[in-house]
Amino acid sequence: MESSFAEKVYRLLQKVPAGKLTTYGALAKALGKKGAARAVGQALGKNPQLVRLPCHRVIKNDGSLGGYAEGVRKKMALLRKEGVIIRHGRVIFLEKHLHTFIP
DNA sequence: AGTAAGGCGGGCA
DNA sequence: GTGCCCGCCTTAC
Repeated sequence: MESSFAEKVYRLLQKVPAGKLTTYGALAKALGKKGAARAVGQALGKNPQLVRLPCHRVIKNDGSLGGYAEGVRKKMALLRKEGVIIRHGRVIFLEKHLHTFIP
């Protein structure tokens, strides 16, 4: 496939339903690049189609929200609306919300 | 072709 | 629990 790394990231991201979450590292790992977490963030940072890509469902591996093109504040609000519990800027029960990618 | 920057991750003080 | 450093990957100029 001539699809770039970013392209794959977008596809996986589209596969993540509302209420579910994933981490930069998890996405990278799902693509076969274990330590490409940063590359994933870079891809999402481009944010080609904010509406099509639920980038707000991607957070850090430690539970912090990470970043968001429209502002971390907005990101937190969206996640809360989807049923995600956030305390003090960190997502709790992250494992419960983590989405499993099944090829 | 080389360099720089970026929505991380993990380990250690 | 917080802060700092180093390491890894990709994209753009």
